[in-house]
Amino acid sequence: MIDPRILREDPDRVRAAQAKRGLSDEVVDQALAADAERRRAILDFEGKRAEQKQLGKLIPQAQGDEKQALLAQTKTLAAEVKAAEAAQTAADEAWNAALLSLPNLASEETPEGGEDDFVVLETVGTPRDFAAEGFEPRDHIELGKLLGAIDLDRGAKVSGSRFYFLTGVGAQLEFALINLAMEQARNAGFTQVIAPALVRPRAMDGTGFLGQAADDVYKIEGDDLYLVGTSEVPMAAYHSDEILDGAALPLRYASFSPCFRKEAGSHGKDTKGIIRVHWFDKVEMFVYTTTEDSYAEHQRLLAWEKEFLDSLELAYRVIDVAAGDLGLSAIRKFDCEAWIPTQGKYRELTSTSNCTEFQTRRLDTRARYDGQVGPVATLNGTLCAMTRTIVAILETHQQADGSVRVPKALQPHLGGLEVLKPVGGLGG
RNA sequence: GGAGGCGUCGCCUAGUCCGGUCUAUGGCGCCCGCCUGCUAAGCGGGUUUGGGGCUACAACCCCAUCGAGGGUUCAAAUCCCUCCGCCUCCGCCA
Repeated sequence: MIDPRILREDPDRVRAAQAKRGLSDEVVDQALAADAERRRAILDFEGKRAEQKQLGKLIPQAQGDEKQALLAQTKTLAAEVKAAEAAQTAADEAWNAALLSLPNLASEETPEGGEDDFVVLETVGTPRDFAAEGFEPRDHIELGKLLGAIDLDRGAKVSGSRFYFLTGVGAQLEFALINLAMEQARNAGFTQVIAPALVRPRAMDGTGFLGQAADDVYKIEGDDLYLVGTSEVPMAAYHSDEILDGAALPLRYASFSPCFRKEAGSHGKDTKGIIRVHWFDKVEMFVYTTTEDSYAEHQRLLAWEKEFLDSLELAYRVIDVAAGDLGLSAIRKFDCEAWIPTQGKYRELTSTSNCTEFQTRRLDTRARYDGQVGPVATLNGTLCAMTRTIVAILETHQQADGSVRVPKALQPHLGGLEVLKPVGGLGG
């Protein structure tokens, strides 16, 4: 939810923001009308309610006819109060609905336009030239099979399409990545968290995922619970209904959780392998800080993401995502896209968003600054999404014989293993 | 899953049976002031959050807020219903 004051005092700014995302500004006028009606209704209700309270105080002392008269009077007033309250509630709901439907106001620096209008900020490392090395790179599906690391057939058998088993070195690789990511996070001062992957509607809605992204969310039948698509969801709701100590900010969390995505609307895209799956595990950075500090913190999150990719010796680029592709909550988003050799493309591995006060206003998280209660900003950033990172590592560091070189930083977490070697037989 | 208990303005707590003088008691902590070489003690005052009015986004006034939401009533912390959370015991389980 955006700051209601901006909507009231500078509606043109909101109209411009809607345009930048390619959305209608109709809702702005609806919101302003609802606000005017809401204030009128509040005035009406509160006036009547105050009168009712005054009269009510006289009743216990009154006697006989006087008392009967008062009772009759307050009885009609009570009905009016009830009606006025209903009107106020309705106006309030209209105002809230309008406010909740507005996405966050994209940053001035965010490029205008849709999915293809991103700006490349930086390219790091050089994609390997397999032609020059004299061999055709294998894709991660083939490598996963050779190494006994990824079992897609059995994933499909047991759970359906877009599922997999990580086996042997594949499973070890995930544990190693988790440990490496958590180690980096801990050294940077993050608090490590293992978060619940099932949440109530409040958490899902508060983070903006029941809006335009609702189709992508799994709902548990028979219970009022959702499977999270990222631990951003439980971590944003972690401090809901709390007033934090402003002096303790920033609060930095590195949260591990499985992530579940229906991938509705992506039929036909990335149908093979583990690039796009219904479930994967992820270590996510999540930060609570002040709005003023959020812009600098966003850069820090990006820097930590790059540090992690650097440690895996991957080639990647950083893009500034365009306004139309931001999602409800973010004002700005940077994606780090790693080079995937067999696709000849950069693919998103990590993503960091500055959500400013959008989520905390919905989830009622604030902080006390020198005695004053004020807003808090949230940011999130991927430290390591297991499946895509495994794809990038296998494809990038593969060797002609089908083995895969282990990046230095990862070796201590794999018991010193320097090369993943093809296994015979069992893989199937 | 079954049975029972509980949820009060940072923390603890009075009030809930028998609805109205509860503008919610007291203590601790915290803040301001007084006093005192300093500190401590003592004394006085203040201390939930959200919204509205008026405005300088001050002061002030008003409304809501006793886990949440409904209901009964002229009137609800107090009575009724639903939900949420916590605790104890039993069952089951990792």
